[in-house]
Amino acid sequence: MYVTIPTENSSTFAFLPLCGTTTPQTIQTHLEPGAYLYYEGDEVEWLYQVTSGVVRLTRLLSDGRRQVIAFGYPGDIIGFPASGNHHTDCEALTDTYLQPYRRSILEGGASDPKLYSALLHAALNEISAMQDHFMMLGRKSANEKLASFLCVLAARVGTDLGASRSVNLPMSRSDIADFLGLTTETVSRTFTQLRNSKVITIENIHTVIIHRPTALLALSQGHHT
Amino acid sequence: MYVTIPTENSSTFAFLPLCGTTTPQTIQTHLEPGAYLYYEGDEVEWLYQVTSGVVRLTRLLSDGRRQVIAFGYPGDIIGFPASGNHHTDCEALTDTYLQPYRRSILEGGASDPKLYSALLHAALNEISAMQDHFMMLGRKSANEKLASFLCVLAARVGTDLGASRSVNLPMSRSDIADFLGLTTETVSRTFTQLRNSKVITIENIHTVIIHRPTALLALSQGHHT
DNA sequence: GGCACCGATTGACCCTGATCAATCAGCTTT
DNA sequence: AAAGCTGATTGATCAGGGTCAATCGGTGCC
Repeated sequence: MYVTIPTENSSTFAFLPLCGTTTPQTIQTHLEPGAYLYYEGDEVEWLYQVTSGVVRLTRLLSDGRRQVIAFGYPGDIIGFPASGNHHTDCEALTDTYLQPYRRSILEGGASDPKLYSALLHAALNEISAMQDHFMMLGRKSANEKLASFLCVLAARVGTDLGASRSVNLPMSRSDIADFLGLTTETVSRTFTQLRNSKVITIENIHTVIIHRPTALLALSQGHHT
Repeated sequence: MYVTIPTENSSTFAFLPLCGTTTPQTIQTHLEPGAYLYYEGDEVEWLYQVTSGVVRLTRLLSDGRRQVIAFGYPGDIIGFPASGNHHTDCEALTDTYLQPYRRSILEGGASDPKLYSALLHAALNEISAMQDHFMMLGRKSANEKLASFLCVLAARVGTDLGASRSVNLPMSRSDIADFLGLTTETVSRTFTQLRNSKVITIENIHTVIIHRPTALLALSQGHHT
């Protein structure tokens, strides 16, 4: 499942490896930070489940405008094809391992039904996550967007520190901006606001400590102050 | 497939009834304009394929902000569940007929594999369409958004008038606004701009004539004038 | 036919976030 | 350690689109 605004089922999809008993065991793919797994338009030969690391899925407009569609965390399935070609670029943000699956497993129901069912459910979860993301892109303010983003990441991959919570951000500010439909400047300013209001501390550029999770959640839903 | 920005495969998914040979034939559901098929949170018992008419899928924020997730046209599958509950409201915009399918067909691979495969592909197409929509919500200007919207509708359900093309808009201005992440006022002003630049004529509130389809397509991609 | 109602349009003004530009800070490199 | 590079932050200004408000116009009702 992808990073999106909080829903009650955010945490219910723990990392569930797809590998069924009948799946042909393919060796894992390894990507170093900055390496591309595929580009938009490439023919889809494989689907991948992220085993470890984080990838970024992006689309480009001809004039260079960019939209980050999703960040792929362990457990996420990436590379779902609609027409037979990839419709995003995929780049690794960290050292990443992925389990490949042949695209053909989508074609025939003849193959492993368990795997097939798992894929369908992965697709359905992705649709649900994307619907949340719509609301964020279309209807939320910069503050709400960033607060939502941090809330989801905290729930998904945050580290409990007792009262507070630590979140690692492997992506750049401009990745965050392009995910939320903002500019890097606005993302930066919004981080500063959150820091000034003591909701978060920015430990370093890739680590944020959430001191007041409930306040952040309130902000993500538009409750001011 | 849902209404989104133009892609080369927009028109390749003609109305393909899912009904496989082994599908239990259920009687079609009929909805009058304004009638709701389900609400967000309702338990999913059925999926539906739109046979005729148009429906609107919406999500609400607690403070009343609304996002139209999609408009469902004939051939579209609606009601995909992620957790077992609907995550949108669904309202008919016109007289609508839908073919219901039991939700359980998603559960067991035991049932009709053809139907199952069709559903997976419907889900994949929806993901693809939603990714286009992301770019629109996150990165496009009001002009580009409305132009994109009209282009897609024209391609999907437009009527050829020789040089120009007629598009029916069963939804209200505020539905369009909530789909594009704008306000009704901005949608209205943008329609007026398009009219003033002779790209379209507004025949009546629910009918737009596209006089210069290539100009509209150019606008949808950010090419000004 | 006249009136009321509600969505659409238009206008005036404002604000959020974009743009342009200048540091700043954490690195690598030498 | 100094220099240089790159991405992040901060500042100043601007504009696209939101907000608030008035008017228009089509539809239905009396």
